[in-house]
Amino acid sequence: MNKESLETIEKEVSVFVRRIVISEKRNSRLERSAYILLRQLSTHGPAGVKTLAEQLHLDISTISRQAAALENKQYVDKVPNPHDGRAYFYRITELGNRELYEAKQRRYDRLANLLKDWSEEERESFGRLLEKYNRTVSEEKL
Amino acid sequence: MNKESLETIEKEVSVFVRRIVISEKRNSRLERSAYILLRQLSTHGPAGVKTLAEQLHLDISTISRQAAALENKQYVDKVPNPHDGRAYFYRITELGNRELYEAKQRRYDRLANLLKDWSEEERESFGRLLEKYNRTVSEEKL
DNA sequence: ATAAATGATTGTATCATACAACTATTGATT
DNA sequence: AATCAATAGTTGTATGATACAATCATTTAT
Repeated sequence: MNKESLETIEKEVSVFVRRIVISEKRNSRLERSAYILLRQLSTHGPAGVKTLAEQLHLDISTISRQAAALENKQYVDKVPNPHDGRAYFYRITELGNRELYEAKQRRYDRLANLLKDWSEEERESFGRLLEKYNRTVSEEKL
Repeated sequence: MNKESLETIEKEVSVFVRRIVISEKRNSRLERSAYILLRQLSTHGPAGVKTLAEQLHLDISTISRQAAALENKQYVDKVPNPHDGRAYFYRITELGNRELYEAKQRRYDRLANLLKDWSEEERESFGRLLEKYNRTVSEEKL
């Protein structure tokens, strides 16, 4: 395996992640953690704290707090689980969906602007390779 | 511009960043912020708080604290600026360089493992597209 | 010489996260 | 049915990351 590619990737990934995180912070009304959680609920449907913690590789206390914050903002509803008196599902609300949608649009706009000089082939490759990386990580033992 | 690519990229970037951040947290003896700062000093040479803050798009108080923490660990030296009684340069130490090197190796190893089933072309493409993205962001007004 | 600007540090506050402790409910065992 | 063990979630506590504001000493401008 060509060590040079690895070094390039590592180096560029470091910069890339940094840039994304900074960009999200600056351009979002929705906090990073909120976006991630709302997105998860929107994509995968209602879920409890434990499940969400597993899906997002976070501690349940973290999810509990994040979900409570979102509930306060009425971005999610906390619905009792009819089969288990201890448990709840968090479900994204209409308002939550709206916030998520707007956050996404802002992200698309920014991406569109940044990638406007890329060829369609490059954009597609980028998406595909990112997807491939993410799939690889998903399949590994975390 | 094809909206679908944008959506794919946005989605995959979200997952990607999350995965990288989690992975770094789990596999590093060096904290994320420490790695970034050490890397910057290693690559660009000694610099003061203000310069580092600009380079890393962070507040000077943040850099001041991070640098002080690294100084405590003896990963960096704090050298008075001979031309300005207010200012200092932070310079990476031999120990700092060693820690950075080891952190990098760990990252290379992890990457090598994750990308072992990729073609060399894919790896190269990935690095190139990431680099291209980073360059685009660098050239934009942040 | 005085005032303004600047480099860095520190105070304070917010956000993100994890480990530990606790409570109420459920599941397993007797 | 009763008791014990496991579990879902919340809360306490602590650490790390970050930014805005305040402060101090030094440099620069007037």
